[in-house]
Amino acid sequence: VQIGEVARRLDLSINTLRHWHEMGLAVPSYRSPGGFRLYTEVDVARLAFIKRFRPLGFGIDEIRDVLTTRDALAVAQASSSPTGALIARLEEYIAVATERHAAMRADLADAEAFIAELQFQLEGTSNT
Amino acid sequence: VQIGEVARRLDLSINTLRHWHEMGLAVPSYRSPGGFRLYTEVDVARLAFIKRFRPLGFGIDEIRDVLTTRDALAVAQASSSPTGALIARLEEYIAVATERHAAMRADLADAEAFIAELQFQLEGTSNT
DNA sequence: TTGCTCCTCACGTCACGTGAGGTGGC
DNA sequence: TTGCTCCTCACGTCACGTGAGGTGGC
Repeated sequence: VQIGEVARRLDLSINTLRHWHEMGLAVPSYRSPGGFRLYTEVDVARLAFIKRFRPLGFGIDEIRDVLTTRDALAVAQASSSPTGALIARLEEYIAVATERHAAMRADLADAEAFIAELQFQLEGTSNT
Repeated sequence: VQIGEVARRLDLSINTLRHWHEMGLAVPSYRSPGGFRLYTEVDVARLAFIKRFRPLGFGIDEIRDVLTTRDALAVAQASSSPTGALIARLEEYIAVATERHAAMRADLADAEAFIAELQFQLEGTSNT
């Protein structure tokens, strides 16, 4: 599927998808003979994953590392290789993500209070 | 009060305060003879206001406009000038802020689901 | 005099956005 | 052939961050 449709489905800009490609964060599996980026459904799932990770304030390099770690873990499990280090790393990311999540909740509450405050100021207002 | 203490109290970086000054978003009321920025408590209150507005995704120019509008409204009320246009403008901002707030809630929920998912993947894991 | 705080350039960074000029593919 | 989609540079932008080199003020 072409970049435009992916962008529409995931509500991301085409430029964002191209940027993620350049950064090696989400590389489309194929190219058409004419050079068009072609994404598989697996690629799209990866993009959806990234899209949900983003609001937590992670940088592109970090997200790529999370995905790489997760994939390496799957491979290690399949080949019965040691997974301890990989798991520890993912747990680290989960801990950080949980922290950021808490910070987001705080910001959200602040914003809510803020909006209420602004509205209150308006209500105490007499029009001319 | 000096920039460093303000930064500590509001948990903002000194660079951020300087940047907001340069952009005309939050100008300290005084300078020491030596050129140090000196903020009054009113200045600090303004900064706190801005800090809460930020997470809603407003740009510096927009925030400045909100503050300018709010101040103009106060002046207009004091002098019994027409306030209709100013109120409409603030209501516009409140509406946008409410939208962004809803978007934040959605992102937060997504992030929450995302963390749970990652954790679930880890639990289904056997160590070596 | 020491030490900590603050100052102003000036350039860097991160995640894209925005044309410019050109081609793919039904 | 028309039209819509996509391509690659290359430069712009937004909100700061990061030194470099120097001074304020108790």
